[in-house]
Amino acid sequence: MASGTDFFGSRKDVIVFMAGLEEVAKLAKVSSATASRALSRPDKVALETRERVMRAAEQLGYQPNHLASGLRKGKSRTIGAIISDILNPIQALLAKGIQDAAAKRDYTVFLFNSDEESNKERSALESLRGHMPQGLIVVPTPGAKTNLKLVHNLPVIELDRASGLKNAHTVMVDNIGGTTTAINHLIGLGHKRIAMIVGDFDISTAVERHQGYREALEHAGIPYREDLVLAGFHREDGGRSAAHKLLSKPLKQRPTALFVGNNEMTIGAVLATRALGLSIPEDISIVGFDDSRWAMTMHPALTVVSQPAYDLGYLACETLLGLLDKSKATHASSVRLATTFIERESTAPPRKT
Amino acid sequence: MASGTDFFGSRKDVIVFMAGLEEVAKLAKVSSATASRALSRPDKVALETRERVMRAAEQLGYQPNHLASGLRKGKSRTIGAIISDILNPIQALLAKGIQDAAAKRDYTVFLFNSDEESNKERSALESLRGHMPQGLIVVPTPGAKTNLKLVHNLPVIELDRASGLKNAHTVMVDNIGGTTTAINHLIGLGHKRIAMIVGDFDISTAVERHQGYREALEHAGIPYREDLVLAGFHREDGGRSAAHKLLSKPLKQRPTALFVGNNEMTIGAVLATRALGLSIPEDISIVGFDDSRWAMTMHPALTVVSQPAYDLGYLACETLLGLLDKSKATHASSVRLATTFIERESTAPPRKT
DNA sequence: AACACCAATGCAATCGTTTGCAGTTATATT
DNA sequence: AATATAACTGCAAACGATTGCATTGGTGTT
Repeated sequence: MASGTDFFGSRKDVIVFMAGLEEVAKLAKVSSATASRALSRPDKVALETRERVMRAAEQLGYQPNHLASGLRKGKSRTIGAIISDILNPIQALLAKGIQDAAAKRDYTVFLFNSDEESNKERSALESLRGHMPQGLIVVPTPGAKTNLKLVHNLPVIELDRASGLKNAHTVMVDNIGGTTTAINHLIGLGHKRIAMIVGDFDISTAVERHQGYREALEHAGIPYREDLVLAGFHREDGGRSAAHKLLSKPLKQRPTALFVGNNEMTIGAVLATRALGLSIPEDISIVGFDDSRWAMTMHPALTVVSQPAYDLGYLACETLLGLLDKSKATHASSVRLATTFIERESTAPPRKT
Repeated sequence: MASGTDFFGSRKDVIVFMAGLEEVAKLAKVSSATASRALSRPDKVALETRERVMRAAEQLGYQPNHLASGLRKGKSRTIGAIISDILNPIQALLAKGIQDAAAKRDYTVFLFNSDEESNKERSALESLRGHMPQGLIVVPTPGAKTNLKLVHNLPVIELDRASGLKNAHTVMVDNIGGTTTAINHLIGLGHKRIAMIVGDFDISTAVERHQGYREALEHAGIPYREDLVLAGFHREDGGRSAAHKLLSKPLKQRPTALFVGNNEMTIGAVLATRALGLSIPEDISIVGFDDSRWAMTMHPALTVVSQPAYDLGYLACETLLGLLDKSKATHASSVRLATTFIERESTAPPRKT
């Protein structure tokens, strides 16, 4: 503005140059202190000055450096999130919920995958630490109880399952309730031999779902039979071989209904069923835990217990950010969201024999 | 504070306290400068001193503060990644590839979703900027060409598709080759009326796949018919209605084979086919672009053109990090990975009439 | 007119690391 | 033995934004 061909004259330069607060201040003819205040505490600076600064900032395309302000303020405006497997649609939904909630409050999230391995979880935590996140959301692996000591001074929300750490904030679904609804549905159809494929008992969801199964049976006066409960280790293969074993029993002992503890195992179980030439639901009724695109569109469409995964992630993040505001140490909170039972075509009364 | 029963209890303090380099230095009886060198440029410091420092660091659980070192060095050791939709399994694979490659080189990634919306991409870029990422990997939306100006000074890799920006580094698959293989397969089976459901032409993958389709037909001497090419807008619904329209034609004009431009639209197309009571592959052969869990396990299993999505993401990240090392401005590189044609059960010769 | 008060601004220290420079020794060279 | 050379180490200044404190000048009160 002074001369015709001033330093920033050619326009492009203005853009290429990464303007800092100092430059903005110079252009607005104030100190960097005032420039800072003009942008982040408007009430502390005269209206006219503020506008001058804002115009300068705009003009230079100023963007505050979060590293610098984070360092100075001790607040990075980032949080960490460790999910177990981004390839699992449920977990992807969790991640999305987390990110959306964070974005709404202007936080940025560092997302990691643990792949269900404790040591990956550990190294994720190590990477994370240095970036000074203000909080952490984690879908804990079995090793979380020790791993989380690495970040003991950080507010943590446990998502989807509990590590067993006392004093932890948790956001989970009502696994027991969801499961009993499913089992009751099967019982209501007349099933007596209801099998279950469970996950690992070192993951809380598996034990809760198993407990729901057991309770529902007992409540209906149906004896719990160990031979009808097989481990599927959370993965497709496990589900397949467990189902294969279950469905290869002689007809009189073969279960007429099957409840499967998560989505991956359910895929395996369905595939095993098809491979054995059994038809769903005529020969065997199947209910899975977790809904998915696949469950909706497979034939016959699968009856499932559905989790509000997006909401779960969103809520976990909101809870965490809420914690950060009020520095008052809120004591451990534990949120449970309800599941939804979706009846489709994979369940029917048992075949009369 | 004052009283004996201090709030933090006794022992915990040692741990709760976030040790900085200063403390480490003090404990090792050296200056913080030496401590810093001992940890990050071991050759610059005497063996004995170094060990003393490392022991001190270990003992205090020292973790360098990336905000501070990033600020000082001008290198944050982070990169940004914007994918279009984390819920799409292909994109989730991209994300995973990116993260794994980044982790291997000790970079951390800020992951964002654009949901295919240009303005979300824009705000992701705005959030990102302040965190001083050293590079960016982006699955560009149609608005990327302008949005990316926000970060013009940042090395950028365009992944999966090209924004049209010249001088851009791109990592994509051979869409044309993948498509022609698929179409040739159908032609080889004897199909003449081959339809295609395409995406939006403002996304480069859609135009390339369409081009591949067209070229393959021409090469075989089959005339290109506009009425056999419908837009599906990349989503399930679009695929469903396009397929519905195509398959409702009178038998003589109805296509005997259908090529669908991406995974989402393929789901819609298959559902529409089922709804019309047509059977695959007897009434209609279908080939989809993108493999997925769903495509593998649906019945009949879907024949697809499969992309190496994980490798794509991994490679994009390696390329980016490579760029960062050699500050020499490498000129635009363009990598194309091959697709794989997977023949399953959804294609067969056309029905004799 | 004298005083208190408040709004607006700038100065300079600070956050935790890194690094150029200079100072101190010990080792090698002639 | 004198000096060049190298190996360590510490001092202090950065990086960019924020903020306690001091300064200035204006307004209001009595």
